[in-house]
Amino acid sequence: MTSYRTHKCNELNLTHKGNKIILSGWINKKRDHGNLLFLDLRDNYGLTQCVIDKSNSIFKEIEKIPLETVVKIEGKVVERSKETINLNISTGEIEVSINTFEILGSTKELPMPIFSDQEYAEEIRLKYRFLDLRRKKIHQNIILRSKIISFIRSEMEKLGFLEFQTPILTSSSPEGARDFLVPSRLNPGKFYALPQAPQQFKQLIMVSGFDKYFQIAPCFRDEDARADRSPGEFYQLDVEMSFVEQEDVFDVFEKLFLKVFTKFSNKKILQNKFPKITYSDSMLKYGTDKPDLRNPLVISDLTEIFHRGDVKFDIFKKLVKEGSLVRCLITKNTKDKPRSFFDKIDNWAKEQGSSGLAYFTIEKSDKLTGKGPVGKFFSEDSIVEIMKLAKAEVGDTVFLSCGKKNEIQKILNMARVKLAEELDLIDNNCFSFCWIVDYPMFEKDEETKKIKFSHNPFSMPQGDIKNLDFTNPLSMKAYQYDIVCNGVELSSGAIRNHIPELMYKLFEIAGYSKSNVDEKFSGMINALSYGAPPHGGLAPGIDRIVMLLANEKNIREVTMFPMNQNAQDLMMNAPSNVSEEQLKELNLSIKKKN
RNA sequence: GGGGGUGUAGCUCAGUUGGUUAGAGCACGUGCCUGUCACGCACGGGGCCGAGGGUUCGAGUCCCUUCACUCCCGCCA
Repeated sequence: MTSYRTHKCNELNLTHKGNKIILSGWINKKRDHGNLLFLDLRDNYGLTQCVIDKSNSIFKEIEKIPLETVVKIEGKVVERSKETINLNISTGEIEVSINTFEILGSTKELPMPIFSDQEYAEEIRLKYRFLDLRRKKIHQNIILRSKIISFIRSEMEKLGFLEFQTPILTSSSPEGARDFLVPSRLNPGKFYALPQAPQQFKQLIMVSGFDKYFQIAPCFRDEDARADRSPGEFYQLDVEMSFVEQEDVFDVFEKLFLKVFTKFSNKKILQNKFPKITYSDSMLKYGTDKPDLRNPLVISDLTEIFHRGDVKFDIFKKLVKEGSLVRCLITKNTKDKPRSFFDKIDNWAKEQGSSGLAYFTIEKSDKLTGKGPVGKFFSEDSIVEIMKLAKAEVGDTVFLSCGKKNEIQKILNMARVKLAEELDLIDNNCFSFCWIVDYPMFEKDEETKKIKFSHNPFSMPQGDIKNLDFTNPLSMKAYQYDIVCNGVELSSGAIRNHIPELMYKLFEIAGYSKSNVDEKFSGMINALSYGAPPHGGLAPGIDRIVMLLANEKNIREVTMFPMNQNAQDLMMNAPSNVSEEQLKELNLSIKKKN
């Protein structure tokens, strides 16, 4: 109890009948009957209906107060008559008969209504975020976020993990995303970088002997935004453990995710033990390394079919001869779909920048035939073979894409999602997790043709560490893994390479000399030379976990003060110009742009 | 860096093949109304039709340029 309130706006019920009380909050809604006024008062906790009529001398005055004004109300708790009970709110059995009121905070005309479920332009929402956050749905999302983080923190502590903070001003590293740089005043011409993740620090914590670490860690990456990716900054549940193998890490996180997702959602979790899919399988079957396993559609490779003499699909055959692949998606029992359905998919594929999707439906009268624009190119024998390879049946439709591996993976990944949406195949009432494992250690940069780390340079390669074969680096796999839920990449992680000689060797393959490594990763490489334990970890994105649990499609809906797509904070006006003095102090000058 | 969508009253939106004075709901203002909970009724104020240029007798509508917001590709070890 304070001088502002004796109760909160969700608290009053019949047990308070007759009590004199004080409430403070925002005027959510008024219903003015002329001689009788209902006023819904709102605070963080709930709503209370207050009522006043013309017999009170302040009636005319209170009638005029605009919505969203902050007021203090003194009055008496009154039982509502049976017909006027409102079961939608916790205080619906009573109302407060207003005695006096005081305006605590007045309001200008609102740029956006608070009491409404309408959607609003992003620009207004972000500029007036403090108003947007008063709205019920997003207010609840932010509270949910707080509860989830708090729950995770206590679960991690129960599991014996210690929470540590790591530096925000650190050094730029050559791998990974674009860094945010911070000029150093005391070291003119030099820059700090904001951490893309506390990757090196958490490994150093392991070398320091702390055994189990976690942190709700801010991460900064200067890359372009997406619906599920905030520009600039986001939070990870950063975790690292000593003396563990991949399965030990999986064990901890499967338990944690099951607990978190059961506690904060009613949706069904499809697997208690998350399936493991190798990276190469995932790229073949789903065209992506973050497959949505709620989607039953699977990609199959049909390239071999186009070497057959009894297949007359000459355009594809020519491309296959030149090294292209053909892969397909099968939709079950779509023989009766109208022509417009198939045209729509084909047009959509063309809009995505592909050459479209060829398709035919498998039919059977006295023999098997392909119905549709390209059906006539396939003999009965070849259709039998396709049915075998793609697990297709009579009545199913085969959608074909031909091209370079990267291209068809991309388009079939998108087509898989598009077809599932069109056919309504995805059950939105469940969560489907999986691990993606066995990432390649290296990959070839298509532009520079050079070999680079495909994921994380600190990952441990698979195989007999003492006798690793470095002659074919592109075939090396790493103990590197991702966890995916409903097609959202929640995190990546790895068992780390804690052996300095091996680290130098791997960096050499990626084009870094020993002295280069010593300079760029000095903290890490030096530490590994003084008795480093085997260790590994994971770092799930907090924002994305909350997004899934709040059933939101955009990360701004679970972020309190997000930036817009151009990485601007419209409310605080960031980024902004700075004074000449500030620049001078930092030894910086701004190049004029013409 | 590239592609798509959107931009009309404070907010959400409608606005026909180019044709009089650009509309509705909510919000705001005035009046009526004592049981509403999306209260109701009547009246009213409020518009550089994102900005600039062009075509035309005439542009919210057609063309060009540009800006803002957003979604996607690239990028994100």
